[in-house]
Amino acid sequence: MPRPRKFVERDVVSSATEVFVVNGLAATTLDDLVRATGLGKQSLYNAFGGKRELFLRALSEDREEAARAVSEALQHGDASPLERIRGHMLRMAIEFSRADSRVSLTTRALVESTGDQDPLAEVTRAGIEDLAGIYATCLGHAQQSGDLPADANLPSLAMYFVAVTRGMELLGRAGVGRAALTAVALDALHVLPATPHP
Amino acid sequence: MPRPRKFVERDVVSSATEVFVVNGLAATTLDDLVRATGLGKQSLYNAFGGKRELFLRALSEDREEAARAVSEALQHGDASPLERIRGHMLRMAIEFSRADSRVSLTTRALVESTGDQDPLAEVTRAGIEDLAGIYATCLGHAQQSGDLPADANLPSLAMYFVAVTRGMELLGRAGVGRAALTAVALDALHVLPATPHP
DNA sequence: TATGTTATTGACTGGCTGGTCAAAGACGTG
DNA sequence: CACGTCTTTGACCAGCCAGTCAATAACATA
Repeated sequence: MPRPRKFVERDVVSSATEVFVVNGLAATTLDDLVRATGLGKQSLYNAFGGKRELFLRALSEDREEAARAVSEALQHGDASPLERIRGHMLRMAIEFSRADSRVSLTTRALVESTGDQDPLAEVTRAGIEDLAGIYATCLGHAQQSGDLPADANLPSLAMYFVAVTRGMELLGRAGVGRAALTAVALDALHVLPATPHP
Repeated sequence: MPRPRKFVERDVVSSATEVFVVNGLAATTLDDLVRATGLGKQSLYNAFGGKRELFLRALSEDREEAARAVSEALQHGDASPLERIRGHMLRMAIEFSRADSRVSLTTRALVESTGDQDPLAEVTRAGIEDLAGIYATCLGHAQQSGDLPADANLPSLAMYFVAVTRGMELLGRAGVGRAALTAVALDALHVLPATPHP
């Protein structure tokens, strides 16, 4: 019976994400969002609740997608777990060194969050844990197949990779080029035992 | 002959820095700055030129001080160069895991900068280069004393440490605790040859 | 085709934004 | 003690901000 919506929520969030990724939360105006999404102000409010809420929504989807992407990269393919991590790090180096590279919404949220109980901070924390978990799983597989010593500290190593990728992201944004970032990634991989290379 | 200023520039910049570190550039209002510095709006304009310019000034000083601090940590003391890096990384882990830890102005500027020719981005880039240079110098000393292989890629390793510290900073802001961050630092140090430990 | 329900539209608002202006004030010099 | 210079002060402004409201439109059902 009710009047149906003209828009698809996912598309709106995705348009909003683009704006947020470029401008961040504080510097994005409601008008920017209206323009980017094509919706009227009121419709945005009805559907999402406000600028911050919409950002939160965008952040959640972004983090889910990021997790999915990393998970994909580390779990599939016929390479060994360690080789998959290696490949992933090298791909990240290329990705982050793209000239128009922007910082992820997660990193943005971290920086723009105010205080620890800020929902932004909480979602971000969860995102970090997620990522670390994915790395840990992959490293666990490496351990099972004997590529990683049995006494390796999985959670710590996993968090280490999260840290390195976050750092590479920032460096890429700072204009560090592809070669340099790739070298960083290769250095970072030295904490892992060398994998026999085909 | 002219009327003398009532304030000391350095103090004003330092007060402004505190505000910027907490709120970032976009979310800080001129009024915040007026309140924090005690100056009137017009005085701020006379002396610095505007919000963005003041931020830029704060950023420059912040980055100089950061460079000085790292430089201090990596060049002095009777420990070997590699041990100094080790100590520095562990101190960073503790620093970044403080509950009220905030992200540095440099990182903030990186995230809030718009485009590559933004002065914010340029200063930040210079800051990164500085830091990397300091690490490289220290690593060079390690190389000279034979603690690091002669074929080690100094610039790359240096940039690697910058990346890791940046990542640790973000993780600390995300609430990763002291123990976890210390473990990350120790993992990161595994790219260096083990130093004989007294 | 009438109705109930929700979506959309566009005008509106009060407060805040960064930034400016003109007048008054403070000082060292001559 | 008067003058020139720079600083300070506080009032001022136009534009923009997030968010609201009331009126209108679109649909599914009955």
